[in-house]
Amino acid sequence: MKPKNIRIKDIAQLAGVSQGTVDRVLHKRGNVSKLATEKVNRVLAKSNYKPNLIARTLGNSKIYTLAVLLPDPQMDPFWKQSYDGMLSAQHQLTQLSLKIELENHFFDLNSKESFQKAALEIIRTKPDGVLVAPLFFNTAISFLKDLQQAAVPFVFVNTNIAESQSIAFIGQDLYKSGRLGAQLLFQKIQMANCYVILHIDESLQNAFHLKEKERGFTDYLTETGLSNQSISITIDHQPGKNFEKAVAEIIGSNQPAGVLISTSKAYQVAPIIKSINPAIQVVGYDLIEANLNLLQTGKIDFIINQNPFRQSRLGIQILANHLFFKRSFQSQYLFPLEVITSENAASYLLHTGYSADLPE
Amino acid sequence: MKPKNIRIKDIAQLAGVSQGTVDRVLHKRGNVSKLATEKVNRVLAKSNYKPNLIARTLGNSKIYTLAVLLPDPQMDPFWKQSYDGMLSAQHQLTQLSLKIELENHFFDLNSKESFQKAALEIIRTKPDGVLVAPLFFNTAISFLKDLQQAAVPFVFVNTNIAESQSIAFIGQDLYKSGRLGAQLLFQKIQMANCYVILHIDESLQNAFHLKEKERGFTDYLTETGLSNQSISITIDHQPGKNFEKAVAEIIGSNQPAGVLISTSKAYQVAPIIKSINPAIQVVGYDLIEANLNLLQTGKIDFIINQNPFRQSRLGIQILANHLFFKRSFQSQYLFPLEVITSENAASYLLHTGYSADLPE
DNA sequence: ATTTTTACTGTGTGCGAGCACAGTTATTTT
DNA sequence: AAAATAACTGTGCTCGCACACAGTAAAAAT
Repeated sequence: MKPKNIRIKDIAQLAGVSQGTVDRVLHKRGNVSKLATEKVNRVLAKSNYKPNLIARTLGNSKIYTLAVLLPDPQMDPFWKQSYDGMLSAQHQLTQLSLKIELENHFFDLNSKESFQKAALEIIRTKPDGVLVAPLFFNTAISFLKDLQQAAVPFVFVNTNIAESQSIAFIGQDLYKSGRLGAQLLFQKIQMANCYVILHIDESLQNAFHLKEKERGFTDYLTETGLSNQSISITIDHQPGKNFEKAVAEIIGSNQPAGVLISTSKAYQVAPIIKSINPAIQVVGYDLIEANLNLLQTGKIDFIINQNPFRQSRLGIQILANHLFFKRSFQSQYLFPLEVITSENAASYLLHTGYSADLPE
Repeated sequence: MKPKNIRIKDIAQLAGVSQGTVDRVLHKRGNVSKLATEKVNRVLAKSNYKPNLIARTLGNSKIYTLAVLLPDPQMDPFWKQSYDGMLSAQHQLTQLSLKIELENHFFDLNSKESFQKAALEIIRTKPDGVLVAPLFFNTAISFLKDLQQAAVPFVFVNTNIAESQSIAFIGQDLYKSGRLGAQLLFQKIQMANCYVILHIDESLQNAFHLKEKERGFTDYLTETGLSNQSISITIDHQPGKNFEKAVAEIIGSNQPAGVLISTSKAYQVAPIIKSINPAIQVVGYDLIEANLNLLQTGKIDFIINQNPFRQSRLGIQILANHLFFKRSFQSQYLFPLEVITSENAASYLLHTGYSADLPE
């Protein structure tokens, strides 16, 4: 009647060996005779044994150190949210008496060198796991090779590097994100002359990000046939040049029906765009405060949210599961493309903090 | 150096009593002298003791029975998703060797009597906890009183009954949902003569739901001043009457710029509406397959998603936490108002299954 | 033939909390 | 004053797994 769980003890009994032997077989520790191995495996095969993960962690009071290779949260509110998600995961694990230590290795978003430096730092400290936003492809590659050599498990957030054996990637489908951006721009105005996708302060490191989003953006245009022109513009803050003026000129000269800003920096251009022509649709990324304010005042029409909080929380949780429970999961977690308007923004702000995703 | 966790053992030592005594104080089991109680409490006060939840559950191999009072998943795809969320929670708990049994008590959405009957059934079986969608206010009230009498903890999903001492409510802010619906309708067409909020097959049990959404809907209209008329229409499937024809007549005679369907039944009317005039905006609720198909073909413009899967999964998790870990949480979990378009729908479908929210 | 090595196997303890039960006082009853 | 009861306190076992260590048997070396 009772669906009693089968334990190592039971398997030992059924196989006619000791618990120690079963344990050795299960963990492939060797030093087991062929005969015994076979007996155990036979029982194992038809018993559907599932280790009790709770019991497993009880004895393990080890404090795992997880290195975090992330853009400096102080420098960018988006990455601040990301980091907060990690702290949230840590908090929850602590509640369960599972101790992890987060070892911060922050780098400068605009400096490949600082990424490199932080990465070397991590190799030196030999953490038990690494959560990394591998924004600089080339630099990341060799770092990841080192990690793999040292058998340190790592998880990607935000950016994937398919060539590496990460235990998981957590992020969004950028192509679809670009398509969604285009679709949202088309809500108010349908047929139009020209639409713009605007990249701000993005030199090379995010090249792949931008290209994917752009591809989605233009594909949507082409498929729907709603516009005959999409323009991709990159604009940077340059010393000696007036950024606002530069933006105004570009928008003024192109007169687009809508602008998709490919990063979280919509707040830097939305007021300028709307002051030129309030009818120009503006869609940006990420629910950071500056964007949120403009969303409420109508200077931004839609925000596509990545939920960095949940993404990186999940990242830590996956690593923790890997280490504490020796569980592994699907390797790709594509987050929903969240559409935020002035009317549902508040509901997303409430939402971030409350839950703890344990991957299954 | 090591942030070693403080254990019952340590407290016992510090207080100069045995572990048993500390345990009795912690659990208020009585049979402790005033002196000992005080000694323990003194140590407890400054030691910030947090029980090890993992160790706690290890010894407890009890299988908790959770009763589920829900509309029959077979009869409604929305509630199917809800039920799947519960199964997902159960699955995850099983992985951790925490056993719960879901005792299904399904009722007919349209029958107060079946709700009543299922509720009585639950009282009889005396479960360890109850997850309930209390759609019928009056009938629920007395049932909930009985539960409280029997000290059975219960959680609400979808609908809240603030008068009852549930350990949690999980749902959405309906007022804001109505506002959002109105906002989405206004994306394409701004100023317009008339907007309609349409209730299908909703007699009385959902009165509160509908009223709240309607209130949000009309408030948004008034505030923005974008329309001078919002019409609330209720339409039912009546034997002997042609439903499609009735819908067509109503839409045809009112010629609204947009229609918000207040339930998940948008699929029943969207094709009719669009065939009358494709320019009429249609916004519906819930990511069920029928709606999804119409979203892809442009017969529905936006869907507002409630994520019943995650809602009810969280509900089970809260109950499990309550029972296994004796943890309690905030009592209200308002879910984000998810905006779904044809371009981001797929990303939401991927998303449902992968994560396990453990409330904090 | 005895020792050493290798190959294997079983026992035992700890992890932290919960609870049953035995054990020890103090208080009341006879 | 002895016995009975009540009031309290401490010990010890359990949960399931992991790992250390002790122990045994067979094979190899001396």
